[in-house]
Amino acid sequence: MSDLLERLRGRGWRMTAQRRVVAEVLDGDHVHLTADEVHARAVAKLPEISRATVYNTLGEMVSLGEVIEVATDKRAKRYDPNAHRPHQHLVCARCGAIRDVHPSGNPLTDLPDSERFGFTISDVEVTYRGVCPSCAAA
Amino acid sequence: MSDLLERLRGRGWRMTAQRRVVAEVLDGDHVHLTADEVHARAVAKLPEISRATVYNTLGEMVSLGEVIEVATDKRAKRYDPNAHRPHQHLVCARCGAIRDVHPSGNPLTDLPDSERFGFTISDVEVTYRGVCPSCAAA
DNA sequence: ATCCTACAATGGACATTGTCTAAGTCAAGG
DNA sequence: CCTTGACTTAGACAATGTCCATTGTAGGAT
Repeated sequence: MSDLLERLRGRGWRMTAQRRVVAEVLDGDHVHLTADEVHARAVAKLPEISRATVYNTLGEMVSLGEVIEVATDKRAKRYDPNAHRPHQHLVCARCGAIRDVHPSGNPLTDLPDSERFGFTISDVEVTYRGVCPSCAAA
Repeated sequence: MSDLLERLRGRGWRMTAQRRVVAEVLDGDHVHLTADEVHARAVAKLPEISRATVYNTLGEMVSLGEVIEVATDKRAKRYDPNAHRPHQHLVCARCGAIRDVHPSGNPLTDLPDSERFGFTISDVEVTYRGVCPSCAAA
């Protein structure tokens, strides 16, 4: 299923081989790749694609709201195509494995008005950190 | 107010002019500087301090648990000396202003066992994003 | 079917952030 | 006040991201 591709096409996006490949790489619900990982996989399908194009395309997908930029990794941004359902992330502090998780309750409502300092809050990003079973066993 | 400095000294840290300056720059409860900002301010007090020393010193403070590394900014890591009281961050999407906030409830308990995938969770980082009053007015 | 044109892709330079190393310097105990 | 091991330094290097001038092309117009 190329949901992402379909949604992008539906928005009147000009479709090119490069954009198609990037969308294909990102397809799926539990993918959290860095820009360079996306580039590496894209090159496997379309050898002449340039790094700049991958960065541009990812940036555009984020602007369109079809892909989420996550900061679970303090080094590089990661791109998550699971934009249609709110979720948070659970990260292994040792190996970096990432899982999508769904906390009970809405974190947004946990912030009382007195703690909002007049901000108009639109979004919340939650990252749980711990050690995954594989790393704990090792 | 030089709590941070005192705590570090109490841990048997070898005290040097450079470490003192970095601690002074970080002093306070609502400071969220990037490594380069810390370096810039440190240079103002001690012109010959090197970038590597600032990075090393910040890293050591984080290891000692006296300073927290936060990923509110997707570009550079920020360093938060307010390590003694749990808190989260509220970030303006336009100007980047950062406030410490204290959500009601403990975000850790919001994650049901069924959503933990066997991970041993030790920490949670929450970043609220929105627009601050100044930026909303402009 | 072909042509136009605005938008997209390219690649390489540049910018930012962070890490490493070899050599020099210094805090603090003896 | 000497010694020593930890600390600092400068600068090279690495990783990630951005920019720009040039070239290519998707898709509507003819």
